[in-house]
Amino acid sequence: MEKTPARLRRVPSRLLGLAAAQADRVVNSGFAELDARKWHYSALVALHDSGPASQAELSDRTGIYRSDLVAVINELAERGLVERTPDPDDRRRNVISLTEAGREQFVRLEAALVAMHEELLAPLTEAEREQLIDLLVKLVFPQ
Amino acid sequence: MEKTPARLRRVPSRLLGLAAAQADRVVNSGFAELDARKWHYSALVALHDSGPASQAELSDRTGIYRSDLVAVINELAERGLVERTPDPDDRRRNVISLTEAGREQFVRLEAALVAMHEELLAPLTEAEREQLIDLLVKLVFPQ
DNA sequence: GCTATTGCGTTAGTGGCACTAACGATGTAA
DNA sequence: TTACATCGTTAGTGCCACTAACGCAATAGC
Repeated sequence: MEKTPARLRRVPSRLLGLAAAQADRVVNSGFAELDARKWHYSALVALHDSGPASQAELSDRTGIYRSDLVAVINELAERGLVERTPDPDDRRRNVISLTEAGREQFVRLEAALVAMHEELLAPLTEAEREQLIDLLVKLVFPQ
Repeated sequence: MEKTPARLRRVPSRLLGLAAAQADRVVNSGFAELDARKWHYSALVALHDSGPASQAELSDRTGIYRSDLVAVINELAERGLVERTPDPDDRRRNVISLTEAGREQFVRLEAALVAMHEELLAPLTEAEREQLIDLLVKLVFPQ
């Protein structure tokens, strides 16, 4: 990409794709060291900050599709980080709740993520990082 | 994603992923109407702005992997937008060059892309768009 | 001139992510 | 009770970034 035409270098959609790929590389490899991936983190955050939930509600909280969430919960349950128990009040539902191990893993992932962002955002100053986040929030969650 | 925990909403790597997905949706569907996809655009820009090139050099200019470029050139050639001719000076190489139809398609894609970005970046002011682009450039092409 | 290395285009395949379709089972409303 | 909606689940699609390995052609070192 050395000789990339100048025109191409400032195409916003392309920049977003490249930046996201870069972020994915950092985050995937960082989480992999902790036997996790980013969806695990999303689910653990949602459970930690808003308490136990059905899979449907967890999907709503995290933006992970119901269909993909099945595998995520499977993986988290295998590792003993969450528990999947049938909801007695509604037999269609599972209640997903954090275990103690899950809470510990959450703390580890949170710390790892801070380090990863330090690496990812290294070219930006603190003020620029805030700016970028604000702009992205505006873009992704408009209004 | 209504009840997404506040903590999750400002994770930079996540925001970049969401923004890129949003951009991909807009750009894929927009280019699809012109029987193209974003890689076609990248290749056409590179050929238009820097002239004919081998596939290897085109890969370098666009950031598209050599292996993926094969299909892109196939698709462009099928549509009569580029020509793939053996390089007489180096029989390992193909020289890829724009056809007249390719130049016309490039103009169409360029115009379509402007409209797509208008849609994608609608929540941002002109100044904010410039800011975002500058920050992403800094992030993606540091130094 | 021969050989080893490097570069070329190509094929095949991987894994993550976003997303759709359809299913059986269970709940809720008309 | 019949119709409809929701739940978790399975399967599958398409794009993207990336890797591995191939045969062939060119080049560099001896």
